Amino acid sequence: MHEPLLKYIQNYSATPLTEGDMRMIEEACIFKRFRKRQYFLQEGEVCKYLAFILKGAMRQYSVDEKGTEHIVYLSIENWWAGDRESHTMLTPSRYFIDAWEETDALLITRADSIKLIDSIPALKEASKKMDEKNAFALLNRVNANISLSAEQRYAELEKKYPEFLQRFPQHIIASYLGITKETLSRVRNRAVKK
Amino acid sequence: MHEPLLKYIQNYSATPLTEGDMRMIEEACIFKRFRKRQYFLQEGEVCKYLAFILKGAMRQYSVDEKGTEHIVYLSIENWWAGDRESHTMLTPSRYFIDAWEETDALLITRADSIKLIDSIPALKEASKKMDEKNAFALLNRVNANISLSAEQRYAELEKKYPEFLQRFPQHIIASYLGITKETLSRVRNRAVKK
DNA sequence: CGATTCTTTGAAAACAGTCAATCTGTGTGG
DNA sequence: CCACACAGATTGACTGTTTTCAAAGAATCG
Repeated sequence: MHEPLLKYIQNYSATPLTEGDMRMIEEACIFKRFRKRQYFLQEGEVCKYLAFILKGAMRQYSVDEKGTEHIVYLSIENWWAGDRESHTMLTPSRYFIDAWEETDALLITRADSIKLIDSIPALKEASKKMDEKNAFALLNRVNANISLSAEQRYAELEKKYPEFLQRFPQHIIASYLGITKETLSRVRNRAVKK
Repeated sequence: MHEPLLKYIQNYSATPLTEGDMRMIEEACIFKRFRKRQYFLQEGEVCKYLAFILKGAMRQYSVDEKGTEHIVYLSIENWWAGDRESHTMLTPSRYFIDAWEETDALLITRADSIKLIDSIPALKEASKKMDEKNAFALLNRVNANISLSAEQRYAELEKKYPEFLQRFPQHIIASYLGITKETLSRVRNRAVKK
């Protein structure tokens, strides 16, 4: 059950994991199955766990005064879900995270992840790389948001994360891009005609 | 000359810096003065250094096909400048970074920062916290970009980084917010009338 | 003072959002 | 197997916001 996570860590690290490392990691992981639309985190809560997704898909979003959802993050198999700011700073989150599909995940508490990262060099390395990658992706997204048109942003997403387009309906993708579902529909129709 | 950087590190770390630590840090730092509009990094180059700003202000921006600049980052005293992705991955940057004002900075190479972070626990801690803070701020900005109107984004910037409004002209602020200078001018006039 | 940079304003055009209606496909229960 | 409900996608007409372009007004600096 834990193999995907172990593989994932190995993938990000030059140092191999020892048998002991693996056992420690397995012991810290809590398996949890989420039903469709079940919340992993609600606004105002502290994000106690980070979730490594084994199967399924989750979305992280804020909700504005009008009740509109704005999706900041989409995660599928072999990705993490969780509000890192809330999880690290122990502050109440401004986001909701829920399962878009039925989702199996491994949950890890902050205390355990600190402990593991401190005692497993391979994990320390992997964790650092993941954080870096995450930050790079975020700056990229900021740049896309301020410099590209809706059409260009969609094209970029299509190239960068084609899985998302298979996996999530268009109104979710639209929200991720910061536009309405109607605008996305029109953008796509225009693109087809070219 | 290095005090601001040492203070900055102490500020982010519970562990105190030893005399030896400080000497190592000072030795790794290269002082450089940038004239107004002088480039620290140009598109296509690898970002060899990170810069800690002692005095002055820098901006990081991409340039689109039309030649329009889109500002992804503004840095002033006691902030860092540099394209972290390029610096870490040694890949060509898609950004320009230049000095908006005459700027004094301490430059550190990737090799030196790795060496220092590995050998100075206080710095390792500080560096981790800085990276986290940076990532949190970026997700926030993504959320603001997809969920807030131009007016709300300006209000948020005003509250969060009031120094910026003193320091940079409006067309720079507008670009940072992802709008045109004309729109920002009108947004501000409307806000005053309330 | 003159030059440059920055800010504001106006009018038109492009773009995106809203609301309501329709269309499509999927899956459920009778 | 059909009828129906439901979620998703599309379309049209309308509204509102933002951009664009051009011009003119401040402000700043040598």
